[in-house]
Parts: sequence; C-alpha cells; structure tokens
Amino acid sequence: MISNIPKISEAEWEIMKMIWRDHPATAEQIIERLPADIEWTEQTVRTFLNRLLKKKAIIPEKSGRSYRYFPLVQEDECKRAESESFLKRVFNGAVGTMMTNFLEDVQLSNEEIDKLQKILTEKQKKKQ
Amino acid sequence: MISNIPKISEAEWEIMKMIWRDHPATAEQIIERLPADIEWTEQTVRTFLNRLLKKKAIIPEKSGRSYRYFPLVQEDECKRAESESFLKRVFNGAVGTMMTNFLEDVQLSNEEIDKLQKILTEKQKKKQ
DNA sequence: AGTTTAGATTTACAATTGTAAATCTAAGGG
DNA sequence: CCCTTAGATTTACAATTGTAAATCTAAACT
Repeated sequence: MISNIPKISEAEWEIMKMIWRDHPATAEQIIERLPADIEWTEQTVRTFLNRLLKKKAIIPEKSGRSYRYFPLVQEDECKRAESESFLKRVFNGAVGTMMTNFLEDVQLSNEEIDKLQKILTEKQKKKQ
Repeated sequence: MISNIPKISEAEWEIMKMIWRDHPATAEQIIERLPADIEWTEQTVRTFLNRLLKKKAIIPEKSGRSYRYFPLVQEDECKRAESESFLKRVFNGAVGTMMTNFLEDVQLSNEEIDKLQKILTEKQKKKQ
C-alpha cells in the first residue's frame, strides 16, 4: 500500500506538531499552545487547519459548537518523508555525509553522544 | 554581517548542486549534466537559472554568445541553513532525536559507521 | 424572540514555485 | 548582407503558501 503522505508546508508542520503532541485539539487550544515566537491570528490558524483537513492530514470530530481535530497521518511517517526529501535535496541522499556534517556543526550533550554511539555499536554488531 | 542566504527552492537546489560541483557552467552544460531522472526542458532550466540570478545565488560571466555561471553563495552555508530549517521544522531543533531517528532508519556502510563513531569519540574527548 | 458573538466557512491576494511557450537578438552560415 | 538559429529574455499560468478579512451560522444571553 502506498502510504499517501500529503505535502505539509512549513506553517502546517507547526500545527501538526501541536496536534500530534496533544490530541484531539480544538482550534482554540492549538492557538493557545502555539510557541510564543509564532504570531498568527486566529484566522490564520483556522486557515491552516482547513488546509490540513483538505489534505486529509487531520480529521475533525464535532464537539459542541466547535471541532476537535485528530491526526490522520502519522508523525513518524511524516518525519520520515520529510527527512528523505531533505536528505535527497541537500545531500544527494548521502546519509553519511549529512550526519558527519551535522555532527561537526552542532553540540550534543554527553547523553546524546552516548546514545548515538550505542546505536552505532549495535548497528556494527548486527553487520558481522 | 548577516550572511544573506536566499531561499533556494527544491528545483533550484538541483541546479545549485550542479554549479557547485562544477563551475563555471553554462546553461548547456547544466542541462547535459542533470541527473537522468530529472526531465526538464531547456527553458525550464533557464528559468531556474534566471531565478537564481535574481536571488543573487549565482553570478554570470559573459562568454561568447552565452553565459558561464559561478556560485555566489557557498554550498556549506546553504547546507547549514537548509539543515537548520529542516531540523527546526521537523524535530523542533532536537539534533539528538533527529540523529537517532536517522540512524535507526537507515543503513550505513562500515566505513561510515566508523567515521561517525570517530567523530563522536572526538567530541566526547573534547568535552571532559 | 431578537441580538450578540464565537467559531466555521468563504473569499482574498500577493509571493513563490514548477512548468514552460513566445519572443527577441546577436552571431554564424551561405 | 540576409536568414537561420542558439541562447537569452519576457511572459504565462496554475498550484501552493503565508497571511488574513469578510461573511455566515448556530448558540447563548437578555
């Protein structure tokens, strides 16, 4: 089955992240919970919700006078799709290069480093 | 100085990658060298070139009847900008999560694994 | 019941993007 | 010197996106 993940725009991602994190969510709630650095009017948020509805990324459930929204696409799948697209576009699909680039560029906590190393070691074990 | 990296669209990335890899490049050359799975007419490619010119991402140099294009923005910087944007949009800026996700999802060659591990070890050393 | 109003729905509108076709122009061929 | 033509430039056009305003509608208040 071809998992049909709709194309989610940058602004829509913001909305989807809210809904994934905490659903069902009303427009109201989403508006309240938006990160402080985002300044969208209510109308703007409702527009994005409608576009996500049209794209079948979320599904509404009537609740009193308003709707509660549930995700219809999975966070994991969307992340994977978006990651693939990014990887291909920017790094020609070369994961190694991409990783190296990130690692060199960014600082990580000791815990994060440990975790990554553990995953790598696991991967290596499985290989031989 | 605020390094002014223009927003480069998906199609434009394809062109920029060609120009970074091998410049100066004429429109002709770029068209020839495009990956086989991309089917753009000459006009389409020229449109993208013009848009990149307008965005000051490339710079032309007259050469006979045609132009040779040079990159005006650096590959590294563009990659970094694009990576940051992706990271923020999809993973809320959490590099660790992103990395973990990728690592779990993707297969790497032994060499790549080694290289990544080396980088991680380096990073750890520097920390204490 | 009539009025306000919160939320939903419709409409708007410019910028960007993907995808070119149409047209212009100068250089090379006859 | 005129014609062809390769490449450049201009124009096109629908879809998507960011950003809402305008309007509709049903519920809540008086």
